[in-house]
Amino acid sequence: MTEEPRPTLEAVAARAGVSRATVSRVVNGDPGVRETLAERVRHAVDELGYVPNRAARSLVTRRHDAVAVVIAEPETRVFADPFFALQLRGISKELTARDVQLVLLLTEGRDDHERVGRYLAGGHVDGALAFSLHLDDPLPGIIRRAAVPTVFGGRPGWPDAAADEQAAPYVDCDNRGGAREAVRHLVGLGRGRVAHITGPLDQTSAVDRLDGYRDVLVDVDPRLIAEGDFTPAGGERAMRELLHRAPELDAVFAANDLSASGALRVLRERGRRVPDDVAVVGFDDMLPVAEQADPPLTTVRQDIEEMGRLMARMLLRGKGGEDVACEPANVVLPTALVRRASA
Amino acid sequence: MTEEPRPTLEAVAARAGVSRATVSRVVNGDPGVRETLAERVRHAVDELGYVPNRAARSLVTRRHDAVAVVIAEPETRVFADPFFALQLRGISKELTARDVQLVLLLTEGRDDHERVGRYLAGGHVDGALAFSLHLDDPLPGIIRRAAVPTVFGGRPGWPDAAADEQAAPYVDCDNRGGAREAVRHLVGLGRGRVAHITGPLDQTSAVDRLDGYRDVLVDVDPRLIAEGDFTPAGGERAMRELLHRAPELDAVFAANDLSASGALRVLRERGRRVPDDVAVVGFDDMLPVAEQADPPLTTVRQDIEEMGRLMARMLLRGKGGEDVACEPANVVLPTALVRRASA
DNA sequence: GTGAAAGCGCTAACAC
DNA sequence: GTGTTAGCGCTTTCAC
Repeated sequence: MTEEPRPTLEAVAARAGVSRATVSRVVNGDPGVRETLAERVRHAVDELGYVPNRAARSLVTRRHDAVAVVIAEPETRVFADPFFALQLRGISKELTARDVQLVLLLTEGRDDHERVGRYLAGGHVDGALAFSLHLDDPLPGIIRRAAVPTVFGGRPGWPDAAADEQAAPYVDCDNRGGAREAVRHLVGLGRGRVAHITGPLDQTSAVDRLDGYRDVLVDVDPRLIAEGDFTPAGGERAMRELLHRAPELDAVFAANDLSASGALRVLRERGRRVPDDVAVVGFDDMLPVAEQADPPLTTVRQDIEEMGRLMARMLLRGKGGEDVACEPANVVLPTALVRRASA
Repeated sequence: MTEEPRPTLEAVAARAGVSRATVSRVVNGDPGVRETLAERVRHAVDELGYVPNRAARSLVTRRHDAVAVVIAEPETRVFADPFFALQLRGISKELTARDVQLVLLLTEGRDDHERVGRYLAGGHVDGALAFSLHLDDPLPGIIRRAAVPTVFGGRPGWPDAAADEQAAPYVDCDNRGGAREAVRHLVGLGRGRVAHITGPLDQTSAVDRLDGYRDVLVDVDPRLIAEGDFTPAGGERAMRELLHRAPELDAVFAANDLSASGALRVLRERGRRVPDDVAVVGFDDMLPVAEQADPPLTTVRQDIEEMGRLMARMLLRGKGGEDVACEPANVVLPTALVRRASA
């Protein structure tokens, strides 16, 4: 579990016939080194296969070039969802480009929260990216108390999150606006009884999408709203319920593609033609789900990977150079309606 | 991106009226400290909220208490799959229990491989856990060259992986044995024309499952084998092909649950009753897929999370104490047939 | 049992 | 421009 003696700055310096300081400058891209020398140093670095010791560097710079990604996992579902995978990928790309390490913190249960808090407060990373899933999640609070720079993925559930952006900004997509667009599209198709299958209402994304639906359909018949949970099974359940309570419905806006796919299944089973009898719109544009659906799903697209990338970029604002210096501020990414066959 | 001045060993020592060395001993659980002193030190630690500086510690111990998890991502599919999520969770649990950090390395394309190689060779982590997906994946080779202790998830594709366990053992499930059990089950049901939908045959798991199928059905009619890709869409495609080439088939063993679900859809569409006309068995026992399937899927269960845990445990063998010292050796976890309605 | 002291490999003042 | 030097916070001999 320990390694071979690896070459140090000292060794490179000796090899190149310069001082350690010079090597350090070259390695760190300090421009104030004569080109001929720099060349010699780079040569020595290559020959020896020198790689800087991050621990030693951290010790003096007090930076770590590492950020923690915190994923609370109240349910298994969370992770089976391609959502996190995509966001992680975006984050990873951005961090990699800046040579920053990704330390993954998965939590499970209460004690874990404390552990994460300790780790973050311990100052082992330069910042944290966290996903706040549930309105009552204690993690955001713990993270804030750890006083480590943080960017949240998705609007956190506490009351004044929007006003709090200095402390901990978030990146989200325009859930509410996207939902509005979806519902308007259905209304524009001439549908008069547009139902909604919500997500789990302890998550801000689900709440925001419901709000968007209500923005367009003020005073909507409550029988047209059924609670789902972002899963196909939940979508099926909700669809059955809707069909039972409001058999005359002619459109459904599902809070995500997964529940839409469940709804489609039930509609097919009940012999309702889509989109002729019932038009269906989803949310997410999860390709494998939306495109494979039968019929292919009209849905609200959000760029999940981009959200991840943006989170990382915001956290590292000021690092990596070319960023314009800017105040921390929440970012809400636009959504776009993607028309396919279902509506 | 830098932190407040955090208390050091020195501060704790002053507070407790002892030397730094003593504090260090207490913090690291060295038994050779008088209990009264130790108590005083622990007190000071709590009061000051002292957390050891990992960088400083690494610098002298030459350990990092961190391991890299390398996930090559040739296709998006890979990650959308709950498989990795589960394995990651197992790994995370085990590492957390030993206070070892998880550094996530996602790769994308050729240049990334080199980057990962450099990182691993750079000696920033105590070891690596890697998933070898494809037979021709260059990553395993790169990782081995980096000379960092490694455990693979899934049998790597190189020819003599089994013999190579000293260098880099792997953890896998008994793909071949599980496949045999599945096929024997179908045969035991009296099915005489058992087809197989394979996974992508550049992955060892898919190859091994196909081999297991062939172990039971030696000299099987080649028209009964169709290549899938572990996705529902691939399963549909393969099922259609099979139905076309061998309409008389009365059973299907699909290489995973996802393709089985695609196959089920096609069978339903074609009016073949399951299991009456065609019995279906999957592989993985991915609960949300297998249980929700219609009819619920008989399948071969593997404990994915346990595989992850085991990988971590093997890598850290010797650390954390209570493990029996043992030679590195490949581990093949057993599988179990789970009977549901589809066969 | 406990403390003093010597670094681990690196960066950042500060001289030259 | 380049080298010299003083630590960063910790563990670990080695005396006591």
